[in-house]
Amino acid sequence: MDLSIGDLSRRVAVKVPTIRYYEQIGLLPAPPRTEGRQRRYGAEDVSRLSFIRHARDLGFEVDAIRELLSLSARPDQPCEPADRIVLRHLESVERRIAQLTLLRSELRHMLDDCRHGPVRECRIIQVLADHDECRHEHGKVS
Amino acid sequence: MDLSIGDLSRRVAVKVPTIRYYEQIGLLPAPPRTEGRQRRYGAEDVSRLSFIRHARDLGFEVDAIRELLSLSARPDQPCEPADRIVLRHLESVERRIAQLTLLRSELRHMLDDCRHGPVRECRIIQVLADHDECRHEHGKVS
DNA sequence: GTACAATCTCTAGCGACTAGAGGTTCAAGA
DNA sequence: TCTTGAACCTCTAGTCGCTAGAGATTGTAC
Ligand SMILES: [Zn+2]
Ligand SMILES: [Zn+2]
Ligand SMILES: [Zn+2]
Ligand SMILES: [Zn+2]
Repeated sequence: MDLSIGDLSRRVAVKVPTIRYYEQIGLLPAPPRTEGRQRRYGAEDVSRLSFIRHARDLGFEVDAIRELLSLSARPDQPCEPADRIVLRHLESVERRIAQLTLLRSELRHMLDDCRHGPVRECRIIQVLADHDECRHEHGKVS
Repeated sequence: MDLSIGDLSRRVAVKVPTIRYYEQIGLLPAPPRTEGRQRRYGAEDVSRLSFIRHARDLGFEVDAIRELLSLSARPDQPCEPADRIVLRHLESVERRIAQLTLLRSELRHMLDDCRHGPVRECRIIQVLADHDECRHEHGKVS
């Protein structure tokens, strides 16, 4: 196993510049290089990058992934810190779903109420101009 | 009505630097200035900024808001373009909710399956290392 | 040996702000 | 009227997680 950055990229489905970026921010270790200073990767890099990619796909932030990686390197430690990271993430996903659900309802109402006449009579424009016309206390969609 | 940028900020609950930023990107018109080059705003600015703020709270992007603002300045035109903007936004909110719902389920499973032992046995770490352990084809959470 | 795809480094851009430095103006109280 | 200091000004840079390009070098297949 002696993969170029392009090989690694295809294997793990992470773009080449992203791999270099992960190295730059210290998420991936700097790999050995060829004579001509091209990067060469091994099996360990494949699994580490797969882990990172999967965690990113699941919405974890880079700092959280950093902690999860360093935890998985200490297999005898209790896993509780990892659980707490996931729980925190789950809670933020739940908050986000709640916000977006309110938002969806608000947008549906706007569309339902619109009579498709001139802008002057358009409920969408009216609601946008005045939050009091809203059904919900949708917060800011952060 | 002759409001300083701070007055406007308090009235509409938009931070002062954000107001200047909106002017810079052409979302708010450049207001008249005092002798000492401080900005002074009127009633029209209050409603325009309220509109912007409400649309941002509802998750519209700045470009969409630009279009919505220019539509609301033509009250005799048909409102259909506004409706299409809202529909597009609603659809993206719905996609996002669907993604996040899958994600939530996946995270809950991870937490449920964890036996709170050493990292070596932690389901969370195992699942992160291998997407085949996942219940769902959660896509990338963009 | 040569062509050319892939790699390299470096810088800048995305969206929608936010923070800070360093300087100027306005307005209220003495 | 003068003084103080909060609020204002402009400009630059930072946030997050990449992505895109320029321009130079290297690896590899024919
Ligand atoms: Zn309408
Ligand atoms: Zn509202
Ligand atoms: Zn665990
Ligand atoms: Zn998965």
